[in-house]
Amino acid sequence: MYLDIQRRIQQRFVNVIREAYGLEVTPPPLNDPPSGDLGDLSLASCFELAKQLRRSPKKIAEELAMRIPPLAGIERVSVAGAGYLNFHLDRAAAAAQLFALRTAPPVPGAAGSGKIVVEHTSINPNKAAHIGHLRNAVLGDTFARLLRASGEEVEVQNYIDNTGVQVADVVVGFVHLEKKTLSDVEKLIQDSAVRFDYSCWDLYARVFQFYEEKPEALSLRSQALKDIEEGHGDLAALADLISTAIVRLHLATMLRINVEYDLLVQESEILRLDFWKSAFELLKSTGAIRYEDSGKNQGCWVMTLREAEEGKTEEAAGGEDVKIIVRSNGTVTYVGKDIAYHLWKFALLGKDFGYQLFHTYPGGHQVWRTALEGEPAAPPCGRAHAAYAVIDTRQSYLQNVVKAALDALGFHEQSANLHHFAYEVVGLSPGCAEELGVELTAEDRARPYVEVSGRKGQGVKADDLLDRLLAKALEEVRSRQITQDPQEQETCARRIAVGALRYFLLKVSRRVIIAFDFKEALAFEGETGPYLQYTSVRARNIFRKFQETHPEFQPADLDFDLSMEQLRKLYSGEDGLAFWQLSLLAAQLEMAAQQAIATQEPSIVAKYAFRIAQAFNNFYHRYHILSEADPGRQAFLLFLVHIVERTLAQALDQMGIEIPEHM
RNA sequence: GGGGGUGUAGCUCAGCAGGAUAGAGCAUCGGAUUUCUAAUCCGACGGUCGGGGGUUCGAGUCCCUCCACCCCUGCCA
Repeated sequence: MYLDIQRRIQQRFVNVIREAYGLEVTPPPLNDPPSGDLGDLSLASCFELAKQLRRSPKKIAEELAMRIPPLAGIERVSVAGAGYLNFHLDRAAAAAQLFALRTAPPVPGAAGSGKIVVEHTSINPNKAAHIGHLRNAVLGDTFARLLRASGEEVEVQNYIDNTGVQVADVVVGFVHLEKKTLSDVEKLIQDSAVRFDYSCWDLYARVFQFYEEKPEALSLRSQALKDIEEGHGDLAALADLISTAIVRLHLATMLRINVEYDLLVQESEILRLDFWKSAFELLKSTGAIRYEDSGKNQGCWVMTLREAEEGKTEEAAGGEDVKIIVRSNGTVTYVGKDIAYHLWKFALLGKDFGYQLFHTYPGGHQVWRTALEGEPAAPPCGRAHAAYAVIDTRQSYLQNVVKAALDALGFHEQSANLHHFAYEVVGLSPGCAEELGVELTAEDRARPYVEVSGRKGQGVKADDLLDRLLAKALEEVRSRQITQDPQEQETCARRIAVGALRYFLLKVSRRVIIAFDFKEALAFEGETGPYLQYTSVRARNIFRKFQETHPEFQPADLDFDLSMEQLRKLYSGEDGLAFWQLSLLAAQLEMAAQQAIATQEPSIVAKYAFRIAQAFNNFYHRYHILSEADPGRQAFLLFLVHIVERTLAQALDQMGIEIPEHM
């Protein structure tokens, strides 16, 4: 609705400029006027036009203010300042439209532009997840939700590197340090007294210590890796056992924060179904990669990155940007496998996986996993029109290699539709690191954050953080005596804990490094998830209370109680501007969501949700609704609450944050 | 060396394709509720938008340059 009005204004402006002055202009950006009484949308284009037309901006603005109307949804156009053109919306009409929009449930799958694959999480299946993984999952999940809310068809994939070195390391640990057999490990996995992913976390650190003390042990790793890649023998069986168990635990951890997946793509199938082989043939036959028969990369297949179109002088010749795709020993690098994976994502490989049902979530949603042989009931996977890969920014170089490979193969459209959703890492504040027992130098202590090493077993485990959040939320819930029912306390605390965490990770731009700190992450006041949830609960409480005296009342029916005349009267009365500004803000959800998608920046929706919650809380204090004596005005206030409550609920849903019954 | 990112209030961060008086949260201080629950609201304090040039009617935003910090630039992933 708001977006439609914006487009109409832009279109009309372009047309009027053409008719009046014979000039062709591009659709101008619309701004927010500095204060609400000046108007709702603003154009500064007259300053620009002043030069070409050799007339004062104010004169032009005044002329345009006459020429532009009538325009659907716009009540009037005014001129302010030295030549700003301000548009005043028809408040009553816009509000009625918004009410209808917010009341009707959104329609899924309406965009119809083709499937979008969002790949996120993609944790090495060899140990427990940490906070950095939570950031990845929350960003990816929120982005997928945003796309779905805007009508896109989305498939969420989680790439499982079950044949990589990290799994091999843990295999080495179990075999050579723990002296455990396959069935020992199996028992360990079954044992509910131990947390398997936590013991792998510690074991992984011990393996690195082992390598340091005995560098010759690195041959054990290569041997394990080779066996795992080839997929036969005890080590391969052990790797499969471990990685599958860890994946199940990762899925359980992510489910705690409302993250689910559609498909797990395993590297083992990329290898065993010869996806790489096909991709290799394709790369060779098109000349995208070449064989080096001399030089430092002798015996390797490499790809040259030509990022600079032209103008690159000879001075840069020494450092030609070359990436090795196949090593001199014939094995393929990670990027090579990623190229194969992405060719499959866009259905460019001429091959497909088999799929087997891996898990059914409590809500009934299914997650499938790639397999050598599939089940007939499997859904169609892949075949993406566009793909987003949520991967931390340190891998930007490698992601560019994948994109460049698609280009080199001539798949320019797919390359353009492949997006590296890059986000910054999560470090620890120096205080937090020391709290966890990490030794710091004086230099470290002066830094805004420190990066800790997973190889040393350092870091904050996802489940530990969640447990702490949950404990604190439970304490708060109990102390406030919201409910006596332990089950309900638990549910409420869980929603608050998850809300706090997800909002904490979403509110900042993906481009900033988060210096993790327990105090900030555990905050429930100010700009936090619980603040937003509390705001929703407050709005709902008004309806709940109102229904005690009006059992028939349904918020969705409010538009029957209010005529356009009443709306007009209330929006132009004494408090009209305050009411209108709240309504206008509520109308901007779609704009915020669209912007978040376009810029791959979910924080835009988070910030938006906070703004509207703040505006509502202010409104809540200024206007007491249940004690309002005038029934017409009361109905109107309830109408406003409904609009805001629905808007906030949708925004929270897009962020994967649930609203507690009581707070 | 090359590529990328960041630099805005004491701290953590917004600032949307340049636009009207630089904004939040936290922290500090001071207020508000016999009311739809104070996980709230209002106010105060606090800023040479890293430095310097330039483009423009107008620059935190665009260009150039310098400075600081971080990441990448592996036959690891």
